[in-house]
Amino acid sequence: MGVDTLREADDGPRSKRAAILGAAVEHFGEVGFEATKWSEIAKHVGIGQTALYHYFESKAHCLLTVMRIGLHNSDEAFRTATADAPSAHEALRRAVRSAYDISDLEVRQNRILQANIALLVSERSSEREEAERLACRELVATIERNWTELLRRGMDSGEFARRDPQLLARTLLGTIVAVWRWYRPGGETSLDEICELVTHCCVRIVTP
Amino acid sequence: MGVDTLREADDGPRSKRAAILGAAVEHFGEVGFEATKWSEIAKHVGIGQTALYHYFESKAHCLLTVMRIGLHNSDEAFRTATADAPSAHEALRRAVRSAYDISDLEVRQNRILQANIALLVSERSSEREEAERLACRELVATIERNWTELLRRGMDSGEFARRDPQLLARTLLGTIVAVWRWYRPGGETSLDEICELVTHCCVRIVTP
DNA sequence: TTAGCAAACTGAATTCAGCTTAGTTGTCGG
DNA sequence: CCGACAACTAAGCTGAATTCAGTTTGCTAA
Repeated sequence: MGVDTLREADDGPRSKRAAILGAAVEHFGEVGFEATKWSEIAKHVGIGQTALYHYFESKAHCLLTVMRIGLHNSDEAFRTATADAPSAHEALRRAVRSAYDISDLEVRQNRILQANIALLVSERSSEREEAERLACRELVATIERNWTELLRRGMDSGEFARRDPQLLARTLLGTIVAVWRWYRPGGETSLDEICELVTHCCVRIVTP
Repeated sequence: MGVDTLREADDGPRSKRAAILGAAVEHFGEVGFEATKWSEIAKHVGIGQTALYHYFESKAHCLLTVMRIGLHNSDEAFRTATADAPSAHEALRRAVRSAYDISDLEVRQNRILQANIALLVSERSSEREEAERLACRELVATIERNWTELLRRGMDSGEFARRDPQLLARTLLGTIVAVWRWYRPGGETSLDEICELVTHCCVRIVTP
């Protein structure tokens, strides 16, 4: 998965939008949103600082766009992975796998998402920022619903122990995404190891 | 637990340090670190903006101090709770309980901690900030060790299934603290409910 | 070929929150 | 009463984000 994953429908052939988003993922992911200078991203892409405002209303607008794309990918990955699982149990395993079967770029996106999730809480003053924020919230809600439904199906079929499905979904999701706070590609722990353990944890939690 | 919990050893009788920390917890916790104006905190405490610099080297120094105190409390709470547990199993239950048996002030502190944990990764240029950062890192490591040791003891006694104790500790901790990203006092879900579910999850995960 | 036009871009100026400086007030032990 | 030091302030500095007032580039249609 390269930077072209970040190209979206409505940008022309000369557009540097995708390149900006790529640089943003790199910088925001490595040094953090606040610590990266907006002008650094411009330099990295090879344009003047103010050209950024041709594509994004603000630095925060860019961040929210990165977050929205990341959330969208997660949602898609979940759907594809669980689409025709033979059982709720298998769907759960595939869902967890889909969360960790990702590129380094997506790892950074997830790290950015976790680090800045609080940004989604309160209203933004600018219109385009607010639009992205609401899109993000909608996607977060959708992802939570995906998991809630997966759990509910398992409970209805008797595969999973009965529990408040929404609260349980939040807890499992929390367990899965908490990893992005400390995981680094090339570090001591591999994603495979993590995936194996987290899968085990999720299965143990829901099994009656 | 009031603001006086934030009073530390070496501040005089007229000191507004604790008051500043209290206001900081409130503001950083409610609207976020970046979104709160440093001057707002001064106004809230009833001093001029520049008086803040008598107590803290910077806004970030204040944040790091808040984080350090929060981490210290968590560490203490864990130790007190698990001190003379009759079994690893019971220690685990008490440890989880201690994580959720906290005041609203501490809930905010935990939220702040989770939202700004990335701040602990990279070196700070100022000396006092760096000192607080290192203290925070040390406390994070200590807390992780506490949990790792708890798990290891349980594995050694045969109460818990054998697993990489450190990775498992991180995972359990992740599950426990992920809550602070969405929990709000007075919201739909109570801390008691959460505590009950998370305890259940942790127990299920470690049980052989 | 070229006029027109929109996307892409720029340098200079502005804003504003965090921070610095230089100096003032208040309290307390000796 | 006085020196010392904690507590504080007004005025000004700094730098990163943003706005402004344009300029360049490349495509399309006459």
